[in-house]
Amino acid sequence: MSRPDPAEQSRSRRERILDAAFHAFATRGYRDTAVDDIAGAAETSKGGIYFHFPTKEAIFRELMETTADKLVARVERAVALETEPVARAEAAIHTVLTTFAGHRTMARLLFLDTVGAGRVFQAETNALHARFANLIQGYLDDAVTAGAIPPLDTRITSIAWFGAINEVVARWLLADDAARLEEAYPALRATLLRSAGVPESRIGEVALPAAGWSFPEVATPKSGSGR
Amino acid sequence: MSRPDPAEQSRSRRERILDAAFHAFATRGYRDTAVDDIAGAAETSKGGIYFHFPTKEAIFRELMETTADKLVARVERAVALETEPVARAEAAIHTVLTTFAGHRTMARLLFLDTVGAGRVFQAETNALHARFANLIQGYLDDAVTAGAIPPLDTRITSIAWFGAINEVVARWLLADDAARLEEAYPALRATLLRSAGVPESRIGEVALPAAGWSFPEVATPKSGSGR
Amino acid sequence: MSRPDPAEQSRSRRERILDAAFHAFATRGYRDTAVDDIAGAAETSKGGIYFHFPTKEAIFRELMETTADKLVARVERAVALETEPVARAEAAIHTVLTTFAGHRTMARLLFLDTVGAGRVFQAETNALHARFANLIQGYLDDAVTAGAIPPLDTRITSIAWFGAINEVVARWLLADDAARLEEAYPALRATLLRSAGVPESRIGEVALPAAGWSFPEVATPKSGSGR
Amino acid sequence: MSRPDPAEQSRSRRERILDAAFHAFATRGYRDTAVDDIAGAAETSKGGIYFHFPTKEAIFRELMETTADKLVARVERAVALETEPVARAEAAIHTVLTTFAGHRTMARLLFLDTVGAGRVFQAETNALHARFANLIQGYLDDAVTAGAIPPLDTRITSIAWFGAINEVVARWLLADDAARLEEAYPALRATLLRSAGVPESRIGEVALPAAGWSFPEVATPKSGSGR
DNA sequence: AATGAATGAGGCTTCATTCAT
DNA sequence: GATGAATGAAGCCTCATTCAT
Repeated sequence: MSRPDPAEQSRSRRERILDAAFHAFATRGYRDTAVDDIAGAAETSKGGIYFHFPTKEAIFRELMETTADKLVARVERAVALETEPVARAEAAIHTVLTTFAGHRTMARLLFLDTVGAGRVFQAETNALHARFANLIQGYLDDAVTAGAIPPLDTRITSIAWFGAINEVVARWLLADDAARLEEAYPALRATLLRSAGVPESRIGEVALPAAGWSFPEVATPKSGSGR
Repeated sequence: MSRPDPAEQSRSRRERILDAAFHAFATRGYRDTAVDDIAGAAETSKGGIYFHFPTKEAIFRELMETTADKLVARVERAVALETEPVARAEAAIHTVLTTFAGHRTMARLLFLDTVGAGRVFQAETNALHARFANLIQGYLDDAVTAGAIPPLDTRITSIAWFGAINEVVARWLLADDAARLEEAYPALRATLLRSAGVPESRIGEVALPAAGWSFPEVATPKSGSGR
Repeated sequence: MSRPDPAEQSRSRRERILDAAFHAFATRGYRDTAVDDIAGAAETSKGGIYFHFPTKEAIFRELMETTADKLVARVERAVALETEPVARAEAAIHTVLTTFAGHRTMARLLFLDTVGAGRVFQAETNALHARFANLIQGYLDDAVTAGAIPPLDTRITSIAWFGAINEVVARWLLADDAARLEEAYPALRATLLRSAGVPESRIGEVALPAAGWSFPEVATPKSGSGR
Repeated sequence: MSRPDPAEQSRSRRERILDAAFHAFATRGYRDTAVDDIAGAAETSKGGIYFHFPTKEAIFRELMETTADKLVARVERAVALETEPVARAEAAIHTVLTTFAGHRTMARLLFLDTVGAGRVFQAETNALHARFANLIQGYLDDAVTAGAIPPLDTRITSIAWFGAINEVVARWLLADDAARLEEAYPALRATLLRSAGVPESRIGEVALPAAGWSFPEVATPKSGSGR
């Protein structure tokens, strides 16, 4: 701990709190995480937390938002690299799975605890899920327009996709043996593409994204670094 | 204070408590439901509850089990009426959706609050989801064996199915406008069947189950049995 | 502690809490009294208190009201024994002073801490003072009507009376030597009567209330008894 | 961030803090005023305050003293302009009322919150009230000596006077309609003079102080001086 | 069987004060 | 002189659980 940069110092404490909260929420859930737990994990005091955040709820909310932002941005970036509709859909699925594969806690926070947090966050949760479903629906609509898949109820289909991905991730999260999540990718991809009417011939192709796709570090709230 | 309603009287206190707890948990979530709330709704006292149940947790656990039992039984009954593999799968999907459509609270308890209850129930939740996924996987395996669908990773597919159904139900639960859940059935059915490789020709058929399928009353937690 | 009467038992706990709170508030003030203090003094637990009262504030409010009620009732009873206007006024003054003389804490609660409780109670405090001032004003108005005193601004005069009595009591409360409060009676009586224009001849009379006036026990919230 | 307003700059930080604290205490009361509130209003930081004052309590104490000093000085100045005993008493009453009429906050601080501050300040409060009562008692003693009023218990009478004035001011403070406080002067004056035995003939005279009496600006806590 | 009063651990938040920079 | 981040002791309140009656 050499002379710490003052600017870095103040930013880092806030991040450290977010980090600790993120981990705690993802591990124990919102209600079962005491502010004291967060303080302890962040090596601060309770008061220290309340200097940076007005409320326990505010921490959770911020975490939900930034985490979702990150995932959405990542998906959109990956999708933008593809032009063909089905390939774009594949990119989306792959990105989500790969991202979560590297960040169990991120996944857990986003997809397991949102409901568990209680009705306080029901609106937020709802919005979050809707956001992802809409993202998917957009891709499906594009694919329909492009004639890559037959016309179908893209709303229900997108909800089903989200649910399917969500559940695969959730079961991976809850299974302690936890085979690599990526191993589920080919089957999940095939299932989803088929469900949208993608012709079997197209599904048969080797589907892993072209090399060069890398998902190095996810840099969740400051995780990458210390701790 | 003479003998109250004999009908009420006859349903044992224990069931009244389960009833009240069921409704409360499904409405407010596990953590946000106080034992006092349950006592009030069951027209008992806190002490009365603790005479019948050792713990708040025990109530929730029993509720989860019997509720799941009911749904599984119902699905199995409906499936048994069909012989053709794809029709059996359809029956399963339809039963779940129809059952939930008539019982928002049941759905909510099973699919929204299990996680919300916190890590205490993580094992139960896991088991519950696994149970349903296995049910589905069985049908899919049968269908593969029968040659009705091509060979595929039935494990992942069944998880995906469960997730898809779950999410459709969840979003219906959280939406207050709540179009009739059954309206989602045709699109969800098509999505799922397609995802399992059911030929488009088969999907196109009018798919609603034959008349006679009725799910009159679900008679919420009618425990009485166990323990 | 022989077998305690169950009915008495339940009532007594509530009273014991009120008692303890009364004493604590009067001694340390509202803000400086912790609920734990009250619990300790009442030989209960914090939870026990919250079973009987929804809030710390509610305890204070109830105390203020019943205490004021008691004093007002006592004054009215004493006044009713007299018919002549000036004698009625004297009775009022005498009653207040005598009552407080026997119950420092009662006085302190009513007249010292009401403001101290903070703005939460400003309305209550205001109402309390107004209530007493109105009581006095009524007697003064009667006296004017009866021709016992000249016409005067009874509103300001009644406020002044209340303030004067209040201050005399307060200074007695705060003085640790605390000569007997009753000793201040003759001078205060003369001051107040004069201020209302009562003829000097009338004031000169021996002013102590007729024998028979007794203020045995004030039975503040259950004080008289134990503790 | 160049040199801010030079005028503001010149009033030392210390005074700005006292100013802000004065206003805050008078508005919200001692306990409900956070040091942060003061810092914010004084455009300083919490640390800045603790450079100038050792304690929140110290700020309040200093404020009480200087405020009282000002009022006493003002009264003494006004009284010195009169020679006739009763006129001096009138001057005192009038000064207090006029001063407060122009400075609700000053009044509130001195007369409403002192007790509210809790037992910490009980001694200070006591001393403050005693100081004013003694001031009054001095004038009354003079009047007795001069034969302007009959011999009487000047101690009790002075306490009563202070209480009466205090209450009139307090009720004016708490009433939001707040008729001009000065309107209460004639009635209060008559009440108090009568209470001291001033002959009715003297009271009847037009009593408003001669022109020239002006109390322009009270220039709230202009400490600067001691510490 | 049932009641309801009591318990006490624990939760979230506030805030006067300290201190490194 | 000043800043603002950090501390930690309280404070109020909730609630699952126990227990005498």
